[in-house]
Amino acid sequence: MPPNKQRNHKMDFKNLIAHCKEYGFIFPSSEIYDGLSAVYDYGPYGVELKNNIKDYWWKSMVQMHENIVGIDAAIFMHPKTWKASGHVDAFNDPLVDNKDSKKRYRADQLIEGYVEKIEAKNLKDIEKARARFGDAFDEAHFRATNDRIIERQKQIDTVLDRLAQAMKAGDMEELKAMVDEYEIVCPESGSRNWTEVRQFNLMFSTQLGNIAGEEGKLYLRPETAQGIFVNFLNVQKSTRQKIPFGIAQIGKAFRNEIVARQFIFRTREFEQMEMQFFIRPGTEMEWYHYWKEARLKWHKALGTDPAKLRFHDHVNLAHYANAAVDIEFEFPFGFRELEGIHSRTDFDLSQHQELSGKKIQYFDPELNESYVPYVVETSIGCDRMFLAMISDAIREETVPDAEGQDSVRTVMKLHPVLAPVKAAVLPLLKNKEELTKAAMDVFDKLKLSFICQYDEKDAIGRRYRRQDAIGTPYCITIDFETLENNTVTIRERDSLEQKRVHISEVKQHIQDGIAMEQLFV
RNA sequence: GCGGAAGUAGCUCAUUUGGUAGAGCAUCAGCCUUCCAAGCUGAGGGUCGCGGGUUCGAGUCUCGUCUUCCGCUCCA
Repeated sequence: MPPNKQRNHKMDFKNLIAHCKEYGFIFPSSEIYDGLSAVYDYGPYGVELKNNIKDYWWKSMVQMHENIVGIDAAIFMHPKTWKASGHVDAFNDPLVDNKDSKKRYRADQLIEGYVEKIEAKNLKDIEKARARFGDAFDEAHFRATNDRIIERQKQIDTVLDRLAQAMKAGDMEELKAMVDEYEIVCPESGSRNWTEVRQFNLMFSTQLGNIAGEEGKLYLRPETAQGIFVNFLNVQKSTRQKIPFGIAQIGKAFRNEIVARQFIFRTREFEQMEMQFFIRPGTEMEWYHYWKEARLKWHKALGTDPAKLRFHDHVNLAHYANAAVDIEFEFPFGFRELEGIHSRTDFDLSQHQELSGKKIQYFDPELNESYVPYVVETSIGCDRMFLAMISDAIREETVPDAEGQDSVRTVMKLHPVLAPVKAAVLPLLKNKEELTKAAMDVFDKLKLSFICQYDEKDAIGRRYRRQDAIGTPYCITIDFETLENNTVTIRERDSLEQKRVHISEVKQHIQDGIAMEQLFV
């Protein structure tokens, strides 16, 4: 690469992580005790950036939609919540690895697959018999009298019974014994070289004191959505919302991931920004597409490189969905899911209705009937959004130094709305009291409106670079001309251009640059 | 979980065949500085990830352990 050419270096992932730590964005958790795997703390600039992301999301949902309201439900919920949501069953898997193919399977599914094979043989015999006897064929009678089928059915019943008991008891050894006994092979490698069956519970459990037995067991929520669903009636009645309407929530969720990796991309404790939109059944595709486009627009408004954003349709749908799409972002390690938009049907509300015994329905005056609303969900990982913004913004640039020679600057080109520090106030020299005093005056005024920094240490160029490294969009410099006519220079982070403006206009200038309104037009 | 790499100052790294740790930047104090990093003087800061072993002697060799990073599957 020619040395004098302007260039943008994409920072590698390792450097990005180092930068996040060095400049107070993200620290490894409990570092003085050797760290805690895949847990991270947000530092002084990290928490500002994260709060700004949350603020943008919240305003775009709650403030910009008169039919979306927010809640903040607790992390602890009644244990039945997770029975209803399907998490107790779906998040509680007996897993077994095949040592040859390195593939991981659910042991119960392997055993069920074995049962299906036996049943397939029965069906084959039944079809043969049907062909032989024609219209006179009575399947029930055939099943009850044919020796081979009776024998196989007995076998099936035994296996299923054993499986049910083992699953109920959480007996992993029994499951392993079954896999061995029935000589179940890996569909991939065809081998029977299995590891032990181990139980992976994806939900964190804890206990509520002073309650005996099973009742005392609680889960930390694995998603915030259920806090919204169980409050559907409370919110709808107290705010008199009419369908369609939405409920938004930002909060922590916890999943005991088997492997947590890639910095803050996949962590066991994470923050979600979820909005559940309640609609009339039959209109779900219309709203699904509406939110799909609305959410992509939200991302693009931040000036994120459009080439790094794309949709990815789900082929295999989760148990609760009838349509699902991801918004993927190109992280330093490739395109990964950043946000999900799911058409959840009436699965969740119906489940809660059934398990709670409470009627969870909405009376639609236009149709003059009651129904369980359908739901379209938008769910974005806050930490993932943070990582997306950091990795999109950070770069190493070659810019001219004082002598016009090449020098490297590390700059975070965050959208000013998201920038942790909005402005830095810098006296040109620190050993001239007139300058430092004038600068302090400007700083004291600006700090009433924005997160600002005052810095007088080191040469002015170095101070600019320090602000570039944390993404501060504006640097206000107080020089000797300030003392004469009350003007200062405002240096813009991305263009490096300086404008001279009157002190009385500085606040408005910054205000215009960081205003969230610009993202909503 | 399996395979590969690595852990030395706040950061980036050095310490040649084992002889009880250094540099640059950063930090702090002072001097100097009229707009885009690296001016001068001085100071503080390290149980060389942790534990065991070999050795007169281990940052260096060996074993274990922990942590992190990079690949393989699901999720926000």
